[in-house]
Amino acid sequence: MRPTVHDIAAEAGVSLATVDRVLNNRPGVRSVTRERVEQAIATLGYVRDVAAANLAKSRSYPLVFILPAGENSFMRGLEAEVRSAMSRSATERLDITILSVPAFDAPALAAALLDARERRPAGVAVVAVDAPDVTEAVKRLRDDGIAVVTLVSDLPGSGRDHFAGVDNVAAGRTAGSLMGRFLGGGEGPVAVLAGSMLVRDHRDRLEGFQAVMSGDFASRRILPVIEGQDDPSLVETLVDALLGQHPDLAGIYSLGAGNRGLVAALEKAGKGRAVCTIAHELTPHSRAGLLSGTIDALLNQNAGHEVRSAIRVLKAKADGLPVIAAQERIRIDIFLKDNLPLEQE
Amino acid sequence: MRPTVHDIAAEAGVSLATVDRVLNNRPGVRSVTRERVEQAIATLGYVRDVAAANLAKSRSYPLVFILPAGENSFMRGLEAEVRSAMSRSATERLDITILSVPAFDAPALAAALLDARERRPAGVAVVAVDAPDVTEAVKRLRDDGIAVVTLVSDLPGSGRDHFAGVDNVAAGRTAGSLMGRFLGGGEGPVAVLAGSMLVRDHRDRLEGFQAVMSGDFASRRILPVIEGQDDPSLVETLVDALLGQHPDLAGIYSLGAGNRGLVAALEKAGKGRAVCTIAHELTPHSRAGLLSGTIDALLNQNAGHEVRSAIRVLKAKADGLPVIAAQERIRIDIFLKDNLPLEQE
DNA sequence: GAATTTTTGACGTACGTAAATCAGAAATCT
DNA sequence: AGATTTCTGATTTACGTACGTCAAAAATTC
Repeated sequence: MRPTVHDIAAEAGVSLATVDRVLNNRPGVRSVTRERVEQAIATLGYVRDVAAANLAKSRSYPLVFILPAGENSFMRGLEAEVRSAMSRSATERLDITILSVPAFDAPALAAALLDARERRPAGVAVVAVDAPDVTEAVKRLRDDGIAVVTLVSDLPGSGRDHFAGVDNVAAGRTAGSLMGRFLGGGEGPVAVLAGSMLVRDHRDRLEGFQAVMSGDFASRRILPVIEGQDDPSLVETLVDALLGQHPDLAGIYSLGAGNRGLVAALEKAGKGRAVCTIAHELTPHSRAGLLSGTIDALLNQNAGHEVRSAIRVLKAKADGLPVIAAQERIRIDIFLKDNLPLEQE
Repeated sequence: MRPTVHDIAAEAGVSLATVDRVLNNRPGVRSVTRERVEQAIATLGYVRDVAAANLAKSRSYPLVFILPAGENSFMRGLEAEVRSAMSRSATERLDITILSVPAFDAPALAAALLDARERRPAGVAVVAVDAPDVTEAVKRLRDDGIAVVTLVSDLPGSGRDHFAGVDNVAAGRTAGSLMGRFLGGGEGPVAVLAGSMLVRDHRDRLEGFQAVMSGDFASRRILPVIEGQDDPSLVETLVDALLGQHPDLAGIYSLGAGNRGLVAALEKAGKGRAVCTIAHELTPHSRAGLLSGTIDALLNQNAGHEVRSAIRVLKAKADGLPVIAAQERIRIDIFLKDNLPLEQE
């Protein structure tokens, strides 16, 4: 049987109250006594029963998630994951509020952060837009002792506690490697399609992609970046024009959202197979594109993992516990049509 | 405040005991009363507090893991994951025993299964070898009401409750797609290196690989399968011979273990870059091969996910609860040198 | 050595559920 | 109607920890 506080009390020859004081770092224990108790904990190999502890504490963690509004399938999937976490709030003692703000809108995001602050939560998770007033708002939250985790897109220099998302430079590099190898030795330029250079994740992906292309596949010409605002219809218009201008286009790297428009434009022009297309995020549209052969490879960040990691980190920070960085690292998934997970996941 | 059993009792106008009988499917409740209680549960939105329930039950799950012995890095990593789960046994109420058997040895495995049976565990997880006496042993475990999960390599037809591993046919297909695309239009044959055709996972990978190669890249010649018994030194000898026999070799698909020998042979022959190499499982050796450029792509199954999934399923089966299949699906990771996770993970 | 402060012990209640016991009520059978 | 079986209620104890109160003991200061 595993040892309990009672066993420690017996082993150390002290009372339960003293054991409790030591375990929870409460004052009023002489250092010699404290050491005796710690010795007993060590020899018995006592591990606190978290379930019982939480039950006794009946602690709860009020958290706020700030997510961009709009049709972006990835973001809606992210929201679904947050709601799924809310449904588990019973067992995990969470009390989650979701705030919705327009995408790429720094003032609105800053306002939402201050709104979140008013609610005095234990922590806030936010999909960041890289702007000074957002950075400032995050700092004010931290000054109030509220833990802040950036989600999907980071905000370095804001003093956020943690970033729950993938290494986007590495993602861009991976896209570059795949593009270069898939294209082989042929001719024709490669286009890059982003959402907006206002968000850090898109800038990082671009940086990684360009680094690999100019390093390992230097002969390949890269066209200037196109910004589609993650809007399917705008993306479609832009890609229509692109295909018209560059009939010899060899590849497209879509590092943002709005892939529905991209797939539509390519298929309309009959170029689904001819152009090597690498995109981000597994959504119903990008899945269809991959299965039809229009998209050749998909890089993905698992929204569920990110949300769960953000919650774990916020809870840990709220309790003043350390975060195991390695455990919270989010992987970059690569999907081809052959290793696509089934729909219902 | 979230509702408790007391609230339900009050709402339904019954006693705590009756609520408990309904919640735990115990007999002794008239169907009309049962319905009243269920109605109250629904209207109040009651969710059982698992922490408190487990605390009260002080239930524990004795499980047995049967793993192959030997130097195979992936299997050692798998064992490390099981041990890490054991260290969490405190909080998850697990009581895990590990049995070790020689690799690819069906009689030894069957004996180990019967040994496990003697221990009367709630469940057994086993890395299966596909042989009649193993199938038979699994059936006997099931007849005794012991849940059985196959791990990494499946055993269809044995009546096992679940398979915790990747879709190895899809993994083979993915390897085929990557191989075909990376090679482009050049000449030269492709070799396939397996561990043993006695295990299902290797057979499945081969099937998937051959299907894609003969379908999408039909002009490419595939050499007969080489069996290296997952043994680095044997693999090295075999690959030495292979490279001698086929100076124009374009690619190698290594679908088993022993990649240390493969990398050594390729680098010795100065063919690290020239031969497109796709292998399985991220280990210290395969990681080094990927970083040096000798291995071009790595397919991986996350041992930690598999072990945790196996445990979840065994617990659920032991409690007679349903398993959410989608949640237990293990993904096939693709790693290039650009998206390799850091060492410490 | 008396007064003061600090440390420790003893004890109780709470968290939400499980599970057992015993007694009484209701339904079913003969 | 009486006997039997089946349901239901009331109550208690337990799981392992948190946390508070109060009093006693020990250490420290003067």
